[in-house]
Amino acid sequence: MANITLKYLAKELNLAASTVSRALRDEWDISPETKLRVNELAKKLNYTPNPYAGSLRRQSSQTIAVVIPEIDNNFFTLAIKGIETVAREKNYHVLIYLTHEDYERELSIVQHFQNGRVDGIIMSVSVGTEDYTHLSEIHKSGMPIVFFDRICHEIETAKITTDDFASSFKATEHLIKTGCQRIAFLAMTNHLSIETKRKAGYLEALNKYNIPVKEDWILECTNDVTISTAKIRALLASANKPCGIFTTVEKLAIQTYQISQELHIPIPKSLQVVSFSNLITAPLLHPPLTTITQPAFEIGKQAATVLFKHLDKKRFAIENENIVLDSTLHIRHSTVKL
Amino acid sequence: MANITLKYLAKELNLAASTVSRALRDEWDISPETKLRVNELAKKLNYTPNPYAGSLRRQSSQTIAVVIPEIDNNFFTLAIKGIETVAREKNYHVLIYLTHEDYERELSIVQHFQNGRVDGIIMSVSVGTEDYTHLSEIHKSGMPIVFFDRICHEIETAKITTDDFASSFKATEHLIKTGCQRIAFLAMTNHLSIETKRKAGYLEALNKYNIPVKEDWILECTNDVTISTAKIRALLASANKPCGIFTTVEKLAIQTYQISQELHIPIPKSLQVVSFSNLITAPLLHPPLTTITQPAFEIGKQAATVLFKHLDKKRFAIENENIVLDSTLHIRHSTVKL
DNA sequence: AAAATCAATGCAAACGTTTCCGAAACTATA
DNA sequence: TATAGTTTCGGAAACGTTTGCATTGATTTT
Repeated sequence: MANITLKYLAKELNLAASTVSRALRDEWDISPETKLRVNELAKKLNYTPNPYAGSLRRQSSQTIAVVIPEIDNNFFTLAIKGIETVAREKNYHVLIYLTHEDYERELSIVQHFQNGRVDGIIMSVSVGTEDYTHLSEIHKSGMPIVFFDRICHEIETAKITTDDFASSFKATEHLIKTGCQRIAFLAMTNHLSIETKRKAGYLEALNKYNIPVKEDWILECTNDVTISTAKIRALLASANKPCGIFTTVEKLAIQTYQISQELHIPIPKSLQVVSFSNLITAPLLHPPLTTITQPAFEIGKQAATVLFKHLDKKRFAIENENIVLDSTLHIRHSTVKL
Repeated sequence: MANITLKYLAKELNLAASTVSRALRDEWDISPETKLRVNELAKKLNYTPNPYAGSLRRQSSQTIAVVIPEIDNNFFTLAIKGIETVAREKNYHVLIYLTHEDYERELSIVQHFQNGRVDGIIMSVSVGTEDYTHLSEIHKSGMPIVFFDRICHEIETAKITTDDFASSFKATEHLIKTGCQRIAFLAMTNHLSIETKRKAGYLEALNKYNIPVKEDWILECTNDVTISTAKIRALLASANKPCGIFTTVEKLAIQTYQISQELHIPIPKSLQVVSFSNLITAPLLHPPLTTITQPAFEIGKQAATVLFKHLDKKRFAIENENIVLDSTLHIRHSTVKL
């Protein structure tokens, strides 16, 4: 377990530990010859520095935390992939934490970051959190945070999102133009900023075409599958059901597919469906699902990039900026009748 | 950044650092009164110990590494979820590393574990690795490893797999029983033990029913999408094409769906498809895909559990055992003609 | 009453680095 | 030749814990 250390190298070479340390990090005040000697022995003995000793001394950990609500979801999964890509480039390590959309869990996770385990945080807040003080506190204490997708406006830092309002508008407008005016809106919660933006886009589209808003068709589903499926089932079984559904997360779209199968409601004939989603199988569904897909990988890359821009040069504070990337609307058969 | 430390607590309380440390960890030789005093101040000041100082002293990091080939894949994603669940219970942290199915990357990742950054490794080897010396070396050096799914037989440790042979046998037998005898087998590589087992199950089923093996129908696809789609396209466009396809990973199943759409080959009428997969949308595909689905979450949990059984009590060496969980065959319309 | 036991705490070293400061040994300058 | 300046290295402290051992005062034993 315990391996060969700097001290050992020093002893072998008849040098001081400090000299070896400097040689290894190629500092200027070490002669080329000893650098060579040191590096050769280090390579030969397969020396790798103890990360914790270094972290303790430097007060920096070379690791970042990614805090997300769930991981069995292509959006977050691709975001992680993007983050990991740039972290690896920078020789950083990435810790993963799952909140399971639960506030308590998020709280306890975030609070544990006060001790310097990570140099920075990339996160997407869970639907369960309505109070952001844990986030603002850790941020005030000097910990760099960047948010993506599920952002927290209250905190002055970088936030990576997509054009939620515009794409939601476009999606519901698309439904309207295909002849569907009775459109339901299914979201997970209404606390999250992205959810309110998406709803705003939806409402704006209805407004533009003078379609009255029907509050019964604006469903706030929870993370609990049984509850949300019950709500959806009730919606679709009602006498005066909508002819279009706009879903804010892919999970809900999948559920409406299942329920419409169960209730024998043909899509798109009797019900059109559009959803935010990063499903690779969207084109292969029955019928192919029209989606608003977010550039998840790019989002992750961006988030990591702005974080590292700060970590590389501490004097560059993270700006309070909104970086917004474009989603794209993929029109498929779930919204166009043949 | 730098926060309130143990020393500071000690000074505030007029105690020695050692006393505070012991009080915090509730050791027996500290009086209840001072324990109370210490804990109260600690809570009031929101003290959390510096993880790196502790790790350095204890020579243990409270973190494990998960090394997997890819993350945009429900199998691995659920496995991570399982691992994270038990890690969180144990107050451990989990680092994620992606090999992208690339040997060089895996090598460099694994080699960096020689310095004690993690207390243990849970991994699934990439298709690109045919040489296992980096793994056996790190293992010989005393680092606990447990493998899951893509295991490495050469190393004497715990390996979590599923009943690959049996379920592959069952799947191809299912194809045969539905009247399809001309069955192709698509895998990613033939180095991995699971791939050879799955192939063996396939072959055994053919053998049982006296179906001659056609080598042209045993495709070794790579991780490169363009190459594998080309191979599949060639297979399906050939004059004497198979009527059934058994796919070893879901990615290949998705590709055959895409190609069969492209070539207008109706599933299951002209081509039946079965695949290992953890797609949640498998039942919603067109047509619903019959899958062998592995208990990915459970696999992750198991892997973490046996690892922690060792980490909790170092004297319990990890046994050289094969833990095999059952996959289940979900028969759907991609293999049954209506 | 002296000795031995015990409970509660303090001291200091150690974990393996990094970094400030200064010490040689040389070289160039006056 | 004395001085200043370079180059190259070593000493030692520091990062924040944990832990073996010593210490103290109190309590019990003989």
